[in-house]
Amino acid sequence: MTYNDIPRHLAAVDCIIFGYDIIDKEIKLLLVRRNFEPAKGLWSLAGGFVMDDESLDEAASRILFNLTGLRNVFPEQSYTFGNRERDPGARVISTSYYALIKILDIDHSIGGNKDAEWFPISGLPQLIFDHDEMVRKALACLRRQVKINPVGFELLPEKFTMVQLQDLYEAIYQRKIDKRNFRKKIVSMKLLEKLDEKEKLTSKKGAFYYRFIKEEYENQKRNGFYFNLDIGK
Amino acid sequence: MTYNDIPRHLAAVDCIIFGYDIIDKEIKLLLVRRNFEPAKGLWSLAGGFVMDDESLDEAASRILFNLTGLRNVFPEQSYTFGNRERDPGARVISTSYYALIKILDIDHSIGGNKDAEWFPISGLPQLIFDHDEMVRKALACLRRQVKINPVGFELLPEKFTMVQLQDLYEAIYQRKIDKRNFRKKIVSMKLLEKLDEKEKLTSKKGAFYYRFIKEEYENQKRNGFYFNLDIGK
DNA sequence: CCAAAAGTGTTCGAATTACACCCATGA
DNA sequence: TCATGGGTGTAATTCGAACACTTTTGG
Repeated sequence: MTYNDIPRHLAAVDCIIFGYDIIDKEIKLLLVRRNFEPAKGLWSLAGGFVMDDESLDEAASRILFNLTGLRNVFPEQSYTFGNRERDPGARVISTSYYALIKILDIDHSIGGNKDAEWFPISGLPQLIFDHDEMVRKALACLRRQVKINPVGFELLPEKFTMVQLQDLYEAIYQRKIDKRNFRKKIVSMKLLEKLDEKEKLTSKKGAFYYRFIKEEYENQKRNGFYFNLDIGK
Repeated sequence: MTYNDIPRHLAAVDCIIFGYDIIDKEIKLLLVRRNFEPAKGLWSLAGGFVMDDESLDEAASRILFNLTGLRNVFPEQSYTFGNRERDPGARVISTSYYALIKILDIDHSIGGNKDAEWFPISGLPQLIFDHDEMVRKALACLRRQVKINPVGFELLPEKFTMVQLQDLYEAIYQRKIDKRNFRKKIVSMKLLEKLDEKEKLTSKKGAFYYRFIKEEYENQKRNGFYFNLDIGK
């Protein structure tokens, strides 16, 4: 047996790019209009093929960077889709990655780009191939992750209010959460620093800003404390 | 842009085959001795390349069947490994799958096979390439799954005792569990049927056999009850 | 002064944990 | 009869869930 007789396949990476719209209080996906056949003109995830000189992870980072200009976001692998007929143009084995980004970090850079657009997950357009299943699986990953890792903060600005944080979790879980219980739990983690500054756009009283203390999280992790934000019903 | 200029890659599947040794009370892996270069002669996961006429899932099932003769076990995808240099022989993108099987279902068929052998996860031989990382990731998947799905029963014979079930969970979690609390929780799920028969090999008194009632599990799932066997410390 | 959003504690029930002795039987 | 492993219940605690009013301030 040698490696020569073995069939080779196109390997692709598709990125589910999650953002959180702090105004609409909705999780959104950054989609692109596909500019080549098959399915040209339809909306799709940001994707591309894996080249010879890059790993899967590197391909995912490249695709993310090309669309968003962000370099310090590291996509997480979700699942690999390998049905024979999933892409009618050719057999393509595609690995999906998801990334969490702050919408404000990039909305200027894609502002003029008519081929990229944010869509709320509850109102996605029709997607090509099996991209809708990729989205479903990535959402499941996100919901699982968000319970055991402080990834929610990657979707929010540096400074955020408790109300915004809770709105985010409600958007992810698709469920109303009790305000007092939520704040109690968050505060008990001691991972947030309350700033002196207030956000005063959405109320007259104003809401204090908080900041996620990443160093404290790393510290707790080293000491064997695990993040847990399971808001079970 | 056309699909013609794009580099194509070898796509492989590697299977982490979990078994549970009811005597040693250990989770084991079925490994094979690799019979081609590179790394010929070393132990490795059961693997193979993805052919043109099969999906990734089908490739995993085929590889599992070729080694074990089992048809009604469906491997679950774990993770895809795509570093450029992971296989020194050629660039191979490999998706790992894990499967849970009953050791007794197959130990006769691999009994004479000197190129396949069960190893306890705590005493694995050196594995080729990044197969040790595949094992780590699959174990993490298994530990996560076992909390929310009744997959443990796939590792046990049809009839098993409470002690055996508890030993299994202790082997998976690598932690001692309180006997009374464990049984209380198991019984409260109402997913087990107590049989009249006793296992009398390991004690004079004998231990009652139980059977997992799959239909009842399906029934509960339909009614919105979720399996949960989280033995948090 | 009032509308609108932020912020704050307590109580109750359920679930989890810790813990120690009796039972059945083959050798 | 005794050594061995199987089987059982209760009390203490913790954790999650439910729930309503006060505060601030810009208009």
